[in-house]
Formats: sequence, C-alpha cells, structure tokens
Amino acid sequence: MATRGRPRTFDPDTALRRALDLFWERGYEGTSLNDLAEAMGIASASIYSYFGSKENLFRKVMALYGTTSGEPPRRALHKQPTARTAIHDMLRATADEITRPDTPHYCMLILAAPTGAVENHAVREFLADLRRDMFATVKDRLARGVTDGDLTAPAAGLDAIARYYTTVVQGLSIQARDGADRAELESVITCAMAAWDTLTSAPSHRAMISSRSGR
Amino acid sequence: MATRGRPRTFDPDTALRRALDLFWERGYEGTSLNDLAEAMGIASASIYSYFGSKENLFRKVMALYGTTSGEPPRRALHKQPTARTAIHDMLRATADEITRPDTPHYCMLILAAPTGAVENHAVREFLADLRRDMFATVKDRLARGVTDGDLTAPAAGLDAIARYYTTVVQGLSIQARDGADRAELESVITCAMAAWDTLTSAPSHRAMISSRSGR
DNA sequence: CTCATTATTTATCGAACGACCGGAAAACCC
DNA sequence: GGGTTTTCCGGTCGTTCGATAAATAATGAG
Repeated sequence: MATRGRPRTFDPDTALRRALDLFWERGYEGTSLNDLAEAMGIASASIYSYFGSKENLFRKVMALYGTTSGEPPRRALHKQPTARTAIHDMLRATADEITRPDTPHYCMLILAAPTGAVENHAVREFLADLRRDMFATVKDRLARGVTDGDLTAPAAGLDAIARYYTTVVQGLSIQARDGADRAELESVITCAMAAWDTLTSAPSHRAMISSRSGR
Repeated sequence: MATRGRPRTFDPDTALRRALDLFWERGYEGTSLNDLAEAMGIASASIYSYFGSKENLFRKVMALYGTTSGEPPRRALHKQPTARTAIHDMLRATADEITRPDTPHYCMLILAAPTGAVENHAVREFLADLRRDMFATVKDRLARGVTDGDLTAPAAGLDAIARYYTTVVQGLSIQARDGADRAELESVITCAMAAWDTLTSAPSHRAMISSRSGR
C-alpha cells in the first residue's frame, strides 16, 4: 500500500456521513462550508484537499444517500414479484424513509436543490438527472411486469403510469415535509393504488393524450 | 389625500412584479438584495423603506403570486359544479400554470423554499402554512360535494382523498421542473383521476388506515 | 538521521451577503 | 419664498461566502 506522508486523522466515511446529515437538513445552498467543517470535525481546507469542492462533496454525499436511504424503495421495486406489488411496496418504502424519526422528513434527492442561485445550475441538473433516472427505473419495472405476464397494460400507457407513480412519490416528500405523518402518507398511497386496476385493465388509454384547448 | 413629501418614482406594483419574477426563478435564498434592487430598478435602501425587509418583500410577493398564478386552480375548484370536475379542472389549471412558456415551470409556493439555512425557518413555515391551506381548500371542496349530493364518499375518507390530490398537485411541480411537458402532465392527471370512481363509490375505505409493521 | 511526501491547521483572500446609515433631491405645507 | 416631509441614492457597516496559500506536523523511504 505504501501510505507515505502524514496519515489522515479523520475517517472519510464518517465525515461524509456528517456532511450528508447537514446537506439533508439544510439543502445544498443552505449549508455553508463552515457548517460542514464544524460538523465533519475538520477544517474547511481539508474538505477541499480531500473532496475537491463543495459541489464535489455534495455529489459524493448524494452517492451515499442513494445507497442508503434510496435502497429500500429500489429494492422493493425489483424484489417484489409483480409490477403491482412492486409499485405499492416502493411507495410504502418511500413513506417509511421520509418519516423516520432520526432524519429529516423528506427525500433529499427531491428537496435539496429544486431552485436556487444561477451559479448552482449544475447541481440542480445533477439532481434532476437522478430524478429522471428514478422515473426510468419505475418504467422499466412496469415493462418487466408486461414481459412477466402480470401486467396487461398497453405499452403506450407505461410512460403515463410510470410518470404518475413517480409524481406521487415526489408529492409525498412535500406532504411529509409539511408535517404529514406515516398514517396520512399511507392513506395517500392507498388512494394512489386505487387507480391501478383502472389503469392496467381497461385498454381505453388510447385517449390518454387528450387535446386540450388553452384556457 | 394630501401626499406630502417627495413622491415615489417607482411603481410599487411593477416593482413587486419584478421581485416576483426573480424570486420565482431563484427561490428565496437564491435571490440576493442586490439582484432584487437591480431588477426592481431601485436601490436596496428603497426596498427596506417601502417593503420593510427581504422576508417581508417575499411575503408580499407570495400574496401577489396567490392572486395571479394561484387564481386559475382556485377558481376551477369552486366554479366547477361537481367535486369531480372541480378536482379534475383544478389539476389541469395547475398543469397549465406550471407549463406557461413565459414563467418558470413549477409552482413557486412549492419550490421557492422547501429547505434552507436555519435562519430562514420562518419563511419556510410561512410557505408550509400556505400549502396546508391548499389542502384544506381541497378538502372543503370535497365536503361541499357531499352536501351538494354529487359525492357519496364517506366523511372519514375525505381527508385521504383531499391529501391524495394535493400530493398529486405538488408532485406535478417536480415533474414540470424536471422537464415534463404539458401533455405528459395531462397523462399524469388522467391516471390520477382514474382513481376517482374507486375512491368515491366503494365504501371500503374503512381500512384506509392500515396498520403496517415497520420494515 | 535526513529528507521527501502527505495531511492538517492557521491565516487569509476577494467577493458577496443582508442591513443600514447620512444626506441630497423633490415634493408638499404655510 | 421658507420649512417640513418623504424618497432615493451612494456608501459602508460587520459578517460570511467559497476557496486558497503558507506554514506546521507526522509519517515512510533511503
């Protein structure tokens, strides 16, 4: 290995975890380097020497977030046997994650940087890309349901259904942020799943794209 | 009237409108006083003398926002004759508003300040209160449908249904922010409305609040 | 031990932040 | 006119922003 030079005194993993907690609570722009340095237990200069920049630190934080808090919903999505139970369990896993007593009550991916100063456009697009991936993952799971035979929805409607449940996931974050508890989120999920049979059985979704005169 | 003293050289309404545009694009914390002063065409001291503070300016901006962009969805909600058409049209009016070519593609009420620095907690709660009002307005409209006779859902389920459609509204903002166009939002709305019959006809929503073991 | 290498701390950078003066400018009153 | 009131602009307050340079400390290599 040959670790020459002065050894690091801080543990990168725990430092990253502390940075995650702070970014999660305050968002990207709401978290300052001084805040981060204090929480991580190192000087801000050490953050730059190891993580490169504030933006780069945030990207690594999001990677950690994806493998921790993002894992239960993702696992539900491809461990459940049918498309229906996969979506349903994914929603419930999401609700579980955003109502944990020890973390902020919302999804960091969704609320850490939806808007902000012009100079942080790259960060916002980075998160937007991850959210679009989320939509694609949901859609892929629905497509798998079709090939598995447990879903009979027309291929043309998969896009709409995937976007619909992605929208619900994202809306749940606002609800939890504003104080909705786990039971209230569950009631939303129940309502959202009430559309499933109509969406997947009836082939009447040819008219999904309705032309609508401007108001 | 007796307007003593030096008359104002700027029009408060247009200045407020300019502030609205900037806050809308960059969010609360992402907009600086220098940015605002430049866009409003007045010095930052004039902002303080007339609007009080950055936070107070933002509150007045949100009031303007509510009476402009917030009006179409609100009007749809209580102009439509039935609860169903009211909800449906409210969703479409929302989609119209957040895909207008001349404004940012999201609802300012939802995304201007979901997270941020600790010192701006009051602003976030101010917006959260407005969002909770939004939920209450939807719920009231459903209750009106019950008294009008066009809605047969049990009173216990009104909370869940109102929260569900509020969640969809809020999710739509993220979708539009991430690039979904008007037609894609319409497909989400169609999916969301597909749950209506199931939610309002079947009285099986006694089990809406399901006890769920932690995972 | 000596020296090269790496990590960390301290100090600081220029710029921007929100906030707030002091005074000039422009209207009203009498 | 003079005196008063109000608005506006320029400037600047102390602080904090993200980022960096220099100096110190701690290790392995030779």
